[in-house]
Amino acid sequence: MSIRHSLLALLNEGPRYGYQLRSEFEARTGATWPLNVGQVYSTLGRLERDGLVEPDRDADAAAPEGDRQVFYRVTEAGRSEVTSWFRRPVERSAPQRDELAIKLALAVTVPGVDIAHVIQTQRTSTLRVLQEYTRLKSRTNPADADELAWLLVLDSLIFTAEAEVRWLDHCETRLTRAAHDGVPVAPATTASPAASQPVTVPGAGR
Amino acid sequence: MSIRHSLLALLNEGPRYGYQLRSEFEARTGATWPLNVGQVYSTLGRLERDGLVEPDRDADAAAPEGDRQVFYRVTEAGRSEVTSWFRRPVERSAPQRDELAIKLALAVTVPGVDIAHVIQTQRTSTLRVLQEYTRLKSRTNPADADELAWLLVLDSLIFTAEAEVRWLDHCETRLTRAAHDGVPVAPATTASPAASQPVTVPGAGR
DNA sequence: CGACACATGTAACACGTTACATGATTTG
DNA sequence: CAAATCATGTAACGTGTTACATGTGTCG
Repeated sequence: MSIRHSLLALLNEGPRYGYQLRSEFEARTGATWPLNVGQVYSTLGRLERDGLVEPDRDADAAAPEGDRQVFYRVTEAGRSEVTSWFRRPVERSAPQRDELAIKLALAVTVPGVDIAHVIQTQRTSTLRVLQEYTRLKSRTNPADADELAWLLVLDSLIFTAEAEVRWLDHCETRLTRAAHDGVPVAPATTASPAASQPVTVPGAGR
Repeated sequence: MSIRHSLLALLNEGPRYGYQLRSEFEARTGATWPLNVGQVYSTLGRLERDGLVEPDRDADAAAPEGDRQVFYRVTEAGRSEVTSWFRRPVERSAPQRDELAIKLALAVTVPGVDIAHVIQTQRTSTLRVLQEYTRLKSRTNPADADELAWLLVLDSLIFTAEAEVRWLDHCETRLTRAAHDGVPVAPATTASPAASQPVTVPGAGR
């Protein structure tokens, strides 16, 4: 859904063609989220289908001689959609599924998983990308508008990664404490029982 | 991709049927990420297609009389996939697209957007869900294994939301500084120029 | 009896991802 | 000339989301 809105926002600035949209998107978000050109075209198709953009023949004609470009412009409906997108906050009350959180949640309840190891591996990996982001950050120039955008995106990635590391530390200490208190967290490698209580899962009705 | 692995991990504990998998998934991740039952069945179908799980007639038979349940169990391939999933870190070097980061990146480069307002609206919204998470957290019981998992998930959401708020503050100050230094950030409401330089976007080749 | 939880499934659709096909233009 | 870049598009596939159809068991 974010690509759709991104393209719409870019088109809101003025007529653009597919390839150009990809360039502009990447100029603003850096190398972080490479955007496949093919997807730009299919997204444009969907936007046109939904009446948010339309081909712009005037712009096509205004382009130099051997023009192969197909320009698009936003419609009224498209313009209002962009406005409303910027006005409304990104909904975090039904957040994106976070694979790491899910993984840990399962790791602590499924037997036979070495949680400490999972946490440690993840932390190493996350710290590595964090380092990479810091390296990239030192090469940006905040005086340029596009670069400023890219810098903010980088900061976002950094803040997120740092929070992840902090959370991993937090999990570690909380699990240690729980183990100390004798909470049955992933009871070693018990040859899986369960298998024979089909009826209803206790604690399911929530 | 995370649902697929979650179901596989749950099945690794012992034979389960569709409806049960949904209950167990939600018992561990709380009300955060409700899982549509339909999706469990289609995911199970895909897992079976890929040879990671198979129907378990023994378990079906072991169930009480009027059994309508269809049990599945992991295959060898499935078991090794679970193991490898827990062993390898969640890849953050090509992170999920973050709608908020993209939105801000575009907001600072597209003219006519009130960035300060976007930031403020988002912060209010994020702070609200943060409050809700804190409220939920006070109702969990870390002595129960499932509840412990749910608690960790909640903490993850909280850490992420806090990082988001911090990032928003950070953006605010950085943008203020940039504006002070005269970087052309979203030049008010200039009646969109651009429109007529089709050739190549400057600063695109990265 | 009626409502509700349990249980399984299908169909349609959305978005995203990759690979492929096809050409024109630029540049070493 | 060859290779890279620009430019447009299509086809196939994957996951995820919702809505719908269908039926059983239980409980007030």
